[in-house]
Amino acid sequence: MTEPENASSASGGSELRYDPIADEPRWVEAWDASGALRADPESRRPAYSIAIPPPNVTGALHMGHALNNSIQDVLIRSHRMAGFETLWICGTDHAGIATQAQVEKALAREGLTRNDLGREAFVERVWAWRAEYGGTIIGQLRRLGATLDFSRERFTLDEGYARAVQHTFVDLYNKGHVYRDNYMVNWDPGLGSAISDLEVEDREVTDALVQIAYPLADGSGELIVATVRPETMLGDTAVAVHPDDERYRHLVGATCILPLVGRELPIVADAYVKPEFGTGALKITPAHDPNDFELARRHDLPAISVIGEDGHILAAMGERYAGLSPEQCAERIMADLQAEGLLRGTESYTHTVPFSHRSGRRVEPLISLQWFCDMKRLAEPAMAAVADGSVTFTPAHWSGVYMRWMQEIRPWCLSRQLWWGHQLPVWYRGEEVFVGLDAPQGEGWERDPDVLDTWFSSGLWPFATLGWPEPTAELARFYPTNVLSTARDILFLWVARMVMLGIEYMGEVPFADVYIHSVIQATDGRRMSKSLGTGVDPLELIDEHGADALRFGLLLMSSQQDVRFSADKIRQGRQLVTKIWNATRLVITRGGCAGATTPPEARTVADRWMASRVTEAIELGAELIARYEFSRLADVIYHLVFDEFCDWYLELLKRDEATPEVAGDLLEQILALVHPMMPFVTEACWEQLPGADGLMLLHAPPRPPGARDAQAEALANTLQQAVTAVRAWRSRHAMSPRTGLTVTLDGFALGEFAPAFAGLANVEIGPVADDAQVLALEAGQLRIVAPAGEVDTAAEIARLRAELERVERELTRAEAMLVNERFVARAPAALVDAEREKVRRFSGERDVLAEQIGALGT
RNA sequence: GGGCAGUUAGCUCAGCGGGAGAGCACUCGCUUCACACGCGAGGGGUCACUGGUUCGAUCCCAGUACUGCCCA
Repeated sequence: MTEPENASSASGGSELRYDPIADEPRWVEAWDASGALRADPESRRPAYSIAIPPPNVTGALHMGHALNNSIQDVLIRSHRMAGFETLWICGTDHAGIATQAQVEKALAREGLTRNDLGREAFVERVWAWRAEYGGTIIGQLRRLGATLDFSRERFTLDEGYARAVQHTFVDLYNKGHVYRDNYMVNWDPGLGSAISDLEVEDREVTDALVQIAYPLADGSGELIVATVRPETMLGDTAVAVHPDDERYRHLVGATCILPLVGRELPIVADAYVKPEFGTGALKITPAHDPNDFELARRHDLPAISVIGEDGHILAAMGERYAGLSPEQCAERIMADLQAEGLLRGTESYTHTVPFSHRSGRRVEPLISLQWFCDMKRLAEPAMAAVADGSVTFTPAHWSGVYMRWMQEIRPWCLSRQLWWGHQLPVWYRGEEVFVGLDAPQGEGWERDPDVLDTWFSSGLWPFATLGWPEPTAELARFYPTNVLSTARDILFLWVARMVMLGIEYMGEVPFADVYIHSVIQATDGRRMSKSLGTGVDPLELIDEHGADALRFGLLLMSSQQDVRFSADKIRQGRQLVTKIWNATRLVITRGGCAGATTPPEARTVADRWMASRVTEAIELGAELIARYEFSRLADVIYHLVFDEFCDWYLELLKRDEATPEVAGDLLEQILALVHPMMPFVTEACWEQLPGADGLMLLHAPPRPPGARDAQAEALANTLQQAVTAVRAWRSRHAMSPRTGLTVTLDGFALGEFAPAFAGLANVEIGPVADDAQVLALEAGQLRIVAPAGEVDTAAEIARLRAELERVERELTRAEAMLVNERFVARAPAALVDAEREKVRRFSGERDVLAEQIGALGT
């Protein structure tokens, strides 16, 4: 373990502000060099582990990463300090589509396509790209202060990891979950690949709904169908009507003729058809519509493909249409129908249409031979794990979202027509199919060119990163992980699949807790968007305010729901950094030091009060971390530092009402409490404090510096009331804080705080004449005498009248409650008593106020 | 179309059955020997709307309106 040698001048003790830009990098180095980030599976301490949601290797740090990794770092640091053997699993995801697209874009600038290079050269090119740029985001996480175990960085295409992926695929195949089938997939014509349901987004589109006449085969008339995709009629294999539809009942079982093609189509009855849509007669194109596909399976209808994987009309459709784009084909078909007199009308129709989340192109549903995984059986135990509490969600309502999706789970299309990724461990020879870890023996086998959906490999992340399927020490020690922290948008893509695969292969859920954090939206309330320019770059915020300020601000603004980005909160973090820095300077100047033990009798009431407050904050802080309430943790810390430690305790220390050794100890505990959230400035302060030993990173958890002390807290409350009352009085009279006053305290139990009161309020305590002004407070009365001419009687009367009004309002309210017999009879007795007490107190205050107003008015 | 969140001070958000909170912004005062990224004192809200439950509703229930998200 090493400690940085000298504080840079930027953070030297005499500076008024901490300089994060100059100082933060050396702490990143120091933490790394300490060796504490590297988890030791042999240690005897209890384990605490988190698997980072692996960022895309192509990615750059965005606001979601910044928040999520701040959260995880708070958890990891607090558990590390508390004596756990912590492992924060580090790594990146190969992100098949995103990465391949990035490299293809670079190739395009050279006028090349991936096909020009060929598969092998292209994949080499991607690896080269990864070697050059793949470390970017990990470096950015370091800047954030994330104490990942960088020594165990994994990549989802690493050799060992790839072996785990292949192993899983082969095993699922052998168990019968993975199969190959001709099935309707979401074809992305931009990408030239199938994509999963989860990569599709529906958008509203206005299309023309055209009505086309299909002549009945017996010549007795025609059936009019409505469609937004006339080009797919070439692949129609039936017309369907609703079984209860009186208009068409007599036609069920008859046939009609497909215009332009001449094929005879059966007319079938199916409850899927909505009688009120269009004409109530639906053309059925099983090869290009998921609903038609299902209907065709029910009625045993053939499927005829019209559009190919290149997005164009297939040659089999005949010369007139082959090779056209769907749009061109639709136009030509409309013209041809017009020529034959079969068009029966057109209307505008708005409906939702699938688009590819990846390429932005309209998804072409088509039938394709792909590899699928049947999820039903894997989902059963994954649902049970949530139902029996083995996995819990925070906030809790996400478990409902998870359950609903699991209940309606559908087969997962695993194959992607890409080159970058885990190539399927599948070989074909004629009709033969071989699935195995190694290529089959014999001649003539050809490997399936497709790769696996990236999320298939990500699903193994919590255990494949630990060396699975080898029985490693890491796996034994750190699986299952303790918590997964993530945004909600990958709940299905990733979280659900990790649970399923974790149970399947490890026999245990991959994490006990799932914490779903806020999405930080742009200030317009929508998702931050690069194209709209509403994104905010967390790295720029680090440059401007420092990583501590960013971390604190993000945690403070986070919530149980989505929140809008607030630059103010980052600034608040910055101010807290400065405050802690300056508080440390003061404590040092006053002789405070770390590790000092002060005998209890040497402690002043101020010491006991502040120790009590710090103890409460430490206890509350631990609870809040356990409950994942980071926003409240930030709030508690902010108020402890500003409103209690600095505004009152340090002011008392300056007046020798507190003990320097105690101040040093209290500061040490506060730094330890704050460290997980603001690691940099706490290290820098800790380093300055005389007696400090080692890194704050390795410090013990904050130790409650004293017992809760109700008496000291009550005294401090009285002190604050009295001081605030005098300050407010001065302010009302437009009097300088320096103007001396003489004050008599009646009924105030200030105890040892009496001299502190005189100092903080800048008054002399002494006897005053009968005509002094009187301030009635909860804790007692203050009688004040000011130098002649300084008193603003009118202002004081105005204030007293307002106060009187308020007290009378409260009094009326309390009295009204007590007059209500049902309240007295049914409300808890303690509450009724409290109202009686209020009546007593408020009437007393009212009388005093009335008397004061009378006295001033004369 | 179904579901889930949300609507509280000018802004961003906490709170959640018994006297409305924070930060920022705003007003006034302060070069107080740690800090002007500071200190002190203030102003500001029919807690979306309509009903219901209750002795009592910002909080629970139902409905309405609007906003966002998810799934079809």
